[in-house]
Amino acid sequence: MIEDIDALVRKLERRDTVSPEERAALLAAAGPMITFAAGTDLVREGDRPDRSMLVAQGFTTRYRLLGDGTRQITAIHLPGDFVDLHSFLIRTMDHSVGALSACRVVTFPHTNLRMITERYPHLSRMLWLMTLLDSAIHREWIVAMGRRSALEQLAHLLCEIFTRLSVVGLGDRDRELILPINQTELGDTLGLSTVHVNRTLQQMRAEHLITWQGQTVRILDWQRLAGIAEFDETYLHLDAEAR
Amino acid sequence: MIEDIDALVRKLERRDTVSPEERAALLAAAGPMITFAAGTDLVREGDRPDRSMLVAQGFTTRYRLLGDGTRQITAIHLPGDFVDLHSFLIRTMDHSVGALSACRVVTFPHTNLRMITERYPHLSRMLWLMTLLDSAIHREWIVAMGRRSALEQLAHLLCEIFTRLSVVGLGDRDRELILPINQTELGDTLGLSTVHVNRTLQQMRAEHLITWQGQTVRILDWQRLAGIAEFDETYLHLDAEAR
DNA sequence: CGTAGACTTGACGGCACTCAAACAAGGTGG
DNA sequence: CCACCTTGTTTGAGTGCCGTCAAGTCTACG
Repeated sequence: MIEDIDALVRKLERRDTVSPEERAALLAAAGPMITFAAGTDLVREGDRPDRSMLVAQGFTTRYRLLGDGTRQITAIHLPGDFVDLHSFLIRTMDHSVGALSACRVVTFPHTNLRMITERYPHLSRMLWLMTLLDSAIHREWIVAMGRRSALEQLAHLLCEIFTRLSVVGLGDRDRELILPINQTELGDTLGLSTVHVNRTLQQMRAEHLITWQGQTVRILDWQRLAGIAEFDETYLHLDAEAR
Repeated sequence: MIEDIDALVRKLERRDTVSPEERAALLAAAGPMITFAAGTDLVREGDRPDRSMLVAQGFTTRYRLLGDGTRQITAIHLPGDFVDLHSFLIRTMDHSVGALSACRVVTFPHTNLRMITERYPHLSRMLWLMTLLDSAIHREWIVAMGRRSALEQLAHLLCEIFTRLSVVGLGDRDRELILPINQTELGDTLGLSTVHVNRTLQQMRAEHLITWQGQTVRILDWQRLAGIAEFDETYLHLDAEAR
């Protein structure tokens, strides 16, 4: 179990200090572990969960379905991310969460989270911070969707995911990563059509920015990719300081 | 001063119960009040504020400037909204906040906010909830930018702002409101060009959905506007329940 | 009455969408 | 072990929403 919250602890320690007591409190707050198959939903819009889920392994997305059947993905979550920590206070889910790959999650009953807010103010602030990071990423996506071209937007997403993976120790020195996300899902994330995602990927390959075969993505030229994306990791707030 | 946090209290009471002690604690946490002229910045990207600001009067936006000089607005804030509550934990601003109109804000020194998290767990959860609502709105904007047409997106924004104004007692029975936002700013919000915003507004007028002259906006046909936008206020979480 | 800011209009172009079909690859069952 | 199917990727043709550029109009205000 301790290793299941390891990614979260890494994520926290990148921003602040986690005391042994806090780590123990987190562990104590954890409930049963659950696994989900790729393509299944962890929670659905309209649900009122009584626990929040922390990704220990696998990739998940938050998404909304629209009346005409189209889908928009509003967030991608990696190990160390809570997918619905907000449901602790928001109560009713206003979107669904799906598994991009097979996943293992640790559940945190809301009663336990509530107890943390009653007894561990600093740990509570760190959990609050986790939702604030989600918010900062949302804003960055809004900027990308509103003002960046398809190429720039895709480049930005890749830079972001690679950086976030590195934070939890899943980044590769060769900048090669396993992304269990297909072109349709990529389109639903970027607000683009599958066809246009395909053409944009081909352009990135033609310019030797990346290779992408199956689920294996390799970033060939980080400098240029980050330049195209105007990627600035400030919004991920990677500095450890007392919160 | 009490009336300056009135909109916030209304916003909170729409979602939960605010005890007299909590209200007093909020008041006690408030620092000096500041006014800003239209067009000025309340905080800038890169700043490390030592206080958060609550809008008492006026309209503000959060925005980012890009390398090519374009701008993307990521949030619009009304009276009762904190514009940078997240700076309490995030520390470094990753975007700027500007005044759309003349504004009056109440400042909350971070040390006081920290004290609230140490002594008033329930009030802390409500403040956390305020940032979670921002997050939910961000997600809704992502959905709109990714999957809605200019007309639908604009309709959605109007429905959202009208609903949010109503929550803090600023909604008009005739669905008429004062929006101090011009077409350029609207474009920066929706990720559209000024020209296209203009044409979309004309379409809405031609279809008798709204009138918009100067800063006076009137929604003529709420049902149809909400229908076009697929507006569903669930994401604003307007139900009072214990959090 | 002149000027600045906001709004409006027209012409034109391009990025990205839709529709449709072909191609590739992995898994499955007979 | 190989048809067959499913899922994902790729390509082409045609279209359209929205952007850019440029100019003109309106309004408020000093």
